[in-house]
Amino acid sequence: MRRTPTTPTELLSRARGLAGLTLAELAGELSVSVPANLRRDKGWVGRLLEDALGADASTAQAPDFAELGIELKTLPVDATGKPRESTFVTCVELAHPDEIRWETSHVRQKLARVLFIPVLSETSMSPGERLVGQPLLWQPTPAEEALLQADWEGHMRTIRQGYAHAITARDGRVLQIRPKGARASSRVWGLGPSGDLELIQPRAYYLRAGFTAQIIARSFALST
DNA sequence: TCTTGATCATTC
DNA sequence: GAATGATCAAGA
Repeated sequence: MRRTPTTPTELLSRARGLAGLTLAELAGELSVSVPANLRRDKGWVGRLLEDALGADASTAQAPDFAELGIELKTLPVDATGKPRESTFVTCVELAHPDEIRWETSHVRQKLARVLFIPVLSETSMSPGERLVGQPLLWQPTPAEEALLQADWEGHMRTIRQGYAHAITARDGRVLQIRPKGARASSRVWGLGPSGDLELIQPRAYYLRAGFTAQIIARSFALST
């Protein structure tokens, strides 16, 4: 673990210094072994970059860089720079939806400031061959936040009515909700239609790949 | 080909 | 069990 950056500028500067490295090179510097594939190490890339940048020890309900209020997200992209996957945001709080407002929601907090690090990750590339890209320190524009809030409010409306189990990944223009658990049979307490708590499948918020693609594209437009 | 729903490892 | 980090893999 490297020393934690004390300013956003230092963090960004350090992240820029990693651009162009292969993950194998980065892992070598950190004395971390490289898995042959990510099937059993799905969080390996994210943890590697956290380690390289000196993210705080994983503490619940706090950004990766707690003092800076910055969340770190790696973003697998193809050769054209488009995200290959959606981006995990946070778990959905299903039990007491009436007590949650957008202004203080976990989603808004998590996405307040995000350091996106694209990683060139064609499926044909082994984990070690993948390349760290130029980082992007993002804060939602008013328009982006409006999109996020609108989706979030829609999801919350459904959840408050006790129909969280009926939400599918097709709901939400930029912010979707998908199952998230150890297995499909995982269950957590959530509000049911009767107003009582019942056991339902745990879920999480994800940013659609199209949304993160726009974020990347906008930063590219600004930097050229 | 793209997305959705499912799954994996680790920590506390 | 819940939250962290995500990608896999089957079906549309």
